[in-house]
Amino acid sequence: MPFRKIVSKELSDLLKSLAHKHRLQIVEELGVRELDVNALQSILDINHSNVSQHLSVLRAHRIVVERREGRYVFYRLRHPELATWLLEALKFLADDQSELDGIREAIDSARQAWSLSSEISDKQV
Amino acid sequence: MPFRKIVSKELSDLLKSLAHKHRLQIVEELGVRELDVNALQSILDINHSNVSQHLSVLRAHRIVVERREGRYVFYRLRHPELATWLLEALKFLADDQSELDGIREAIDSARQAWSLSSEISDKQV
DNA sequence: TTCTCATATTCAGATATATAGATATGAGAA
DNA sequence: TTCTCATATCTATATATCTGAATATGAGAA
Repeated sequence: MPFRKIVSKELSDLLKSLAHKHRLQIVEELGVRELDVNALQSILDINHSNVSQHLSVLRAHRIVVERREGRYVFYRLRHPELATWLLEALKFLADDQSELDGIREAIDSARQAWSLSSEISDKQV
Repeated sequence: MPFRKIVSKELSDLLKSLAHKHRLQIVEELGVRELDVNALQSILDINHSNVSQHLSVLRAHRIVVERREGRYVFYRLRHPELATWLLEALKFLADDQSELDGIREAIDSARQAWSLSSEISDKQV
């Protein structure tokens, strides 16, 4: 059954492109609203070219879509549900990890913040 | 809002541990039924120690749980829904990728095969 | 018990891949 | 042209991965 191997490969490529804290943050922020590179840089607080590199990865995997407006480039998720889908993974973290004291609270806060924002942005759209 | 950073980190660690074609295959197979290392090796068709190493990664992130029976070590998913959740990501691949000719069919086949097997194993459990 | 085989994990090394930062290039506006 | 925003390229460093050997761990036989 070679399709299992094909699919595992495709899926792992997708996950690889998401498996970086800054790229994940980009995806979550873009799940809330469209943003340009500058805005993303302020949010992530990292090197400008580094932001571009991460966006390039996400672009290559067609996770984000760009829209040029003058000299600004705005990004959004090709599939906005991706952000929601990713947050669902938090349930695979959020339990019986006594050693991770504050993590659970952080997770709850983040889940709330990001999904709340999502609802707001849905209204805006 | 530091919790966003914390969560991005935690989540990216989880994704990293899943973002490998063989580990993904392990997770999908374990989503269907409990298996020992030998069985996984035959399925993956890779080096024995390599299987152990991948399992070690999954164990470290508490994705799998082990159960020893004599000289055999059986593995299962700590959260069986993880396999289902991963398959949902296929929808982020399966569209308008004309350049990926056969991929879509493979995805459909794999989705069917794995979820069918899941149902069967559910009955067995 | 000791010996041997089978199962599984761990280690050490070589290779490959990913990442960050600096710099260079491109693209658009004034 | 110059200025700004964004991307691409290059280098170094760091991480991940694979192979093969060494090391457990347990079962069964002598």
